[in-house]
Amino acid sequence: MVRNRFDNLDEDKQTRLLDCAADEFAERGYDAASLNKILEKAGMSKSSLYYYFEDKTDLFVSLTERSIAFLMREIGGFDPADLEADNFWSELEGRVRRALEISNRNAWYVKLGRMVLRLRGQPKGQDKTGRLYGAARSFVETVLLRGQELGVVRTDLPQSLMIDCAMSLGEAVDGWMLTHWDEMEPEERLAMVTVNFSLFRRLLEKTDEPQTAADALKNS
Amino acid sequence: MVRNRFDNLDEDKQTRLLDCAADEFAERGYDAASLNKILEKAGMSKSSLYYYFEDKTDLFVSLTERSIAFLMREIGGFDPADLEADNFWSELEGRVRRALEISNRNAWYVKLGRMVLRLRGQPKGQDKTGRLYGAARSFVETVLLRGQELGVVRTDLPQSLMIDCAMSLGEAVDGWMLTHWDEMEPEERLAMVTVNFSLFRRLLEKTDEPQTAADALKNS
DNA sequence: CTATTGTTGGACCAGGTGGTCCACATATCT
DNA sequence: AGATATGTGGACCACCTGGTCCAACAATAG
Repeated sequence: MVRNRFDNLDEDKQTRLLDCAADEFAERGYDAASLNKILEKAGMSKSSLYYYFEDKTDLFVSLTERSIAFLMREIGGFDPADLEADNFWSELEGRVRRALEISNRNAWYVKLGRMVLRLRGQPKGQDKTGRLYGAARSFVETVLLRGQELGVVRTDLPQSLMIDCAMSLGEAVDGWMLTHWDEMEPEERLAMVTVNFSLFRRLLEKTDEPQTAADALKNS
Repeated sequence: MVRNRFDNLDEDKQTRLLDCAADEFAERGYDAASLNKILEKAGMSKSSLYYYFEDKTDLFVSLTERSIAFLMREIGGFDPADLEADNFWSELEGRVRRALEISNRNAWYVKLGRMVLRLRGQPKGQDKTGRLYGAARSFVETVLLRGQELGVVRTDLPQSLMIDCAMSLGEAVDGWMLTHWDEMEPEERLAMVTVNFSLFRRLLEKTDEPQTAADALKNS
């Protein structure tokens, strides 16, 4: 983002642009998203866009960073190190629940998730989006590592596979929520958080079963 | 595919084209895949491609249909109705294992999975690819419905969500296998089938727990 | 009122996309 | 040999992409 030019723009125009961009990015993914379509929807001309942002990547990254910052502020921060064995899952679910409460007026938090999660699979190691996805990924990793430390997250899978699966599941759940968003009442959405969370738990929670076959292939 | 022209082409050229196309489609997804790159890699000119296929979609669909046909022939067919409660998971795993054994010389079976699975999320309701993805999806649905009939697959989720999650997990697992393909020995790959399969089982298997909260939202 | 700065519309660009066309080459058949 | 189908190289097309540029407009400072 170029300086703080964008901050000085009318708040209406700001949110209009950002909303349209979020829609497009969430729906089509970073690569396939079209700047021209965003501009058209937002009623802004290209020269303006490039007056406020350096390029497509900058728009995308600024958008996500703003969203995350806003979310974190509303949620009240989050440090995986604070999680303990007996509250690991419930704390996590609580955060997600609060995040969803915030975005109940508008689906943008879910869109945010979709935008970021979709970066996996985009082949280009596009510098900045790559780093953003890497950050999201290592955040997930940190949480899961903490869970393993506490003995509540399974340790029998290759780490990278477990993370891939977690994020992929996240993308699926996120996409489902987004496509069914308008069919649901706010309280239904909240109920779905519980449902969705149980899926993650099933996938990632440590069980008492042997799992010997899997243990042989822990690394890489 | 235009007539049977393509069948009359040198087998070498056939497989070269198909291989390159599979690589490109698996790596970048249908939309992002570039015909020009495929042509370049395969050393074929565009007019030839369009002599054998109607368009990009036709190439893609023909490729997947051929692959599926070949796979089914090698595997010896597969009818979900034959599955029974006591062999549901083991039969399924057996099929996957055999499929992987076939593709151990070359990753194309895994690539095939990736190609199809990746169609989810491609926004265009592109006629033919849409139908192909729809077919894959309803195949998954059929299997899962059979599992529910037998009481071994959970029934507490919205059907569409469960399918989304299953396919998404499939994509993740598939992608992981593909990126780690060369680091593994054939027998390691087979071992990973077991690991991966346990993931699906965890996610989809019916358990004895109550799950009341989830049951309230079964539909849509 | 002028000069400087901030802001925008829109023409324009190179490069890539899927797709078309046609002239030429190569086989096949009579 | 000639005529006829089968196949291919490559120029070309319209379209769309992210991105540049500049002239004109608005606002503010001196």
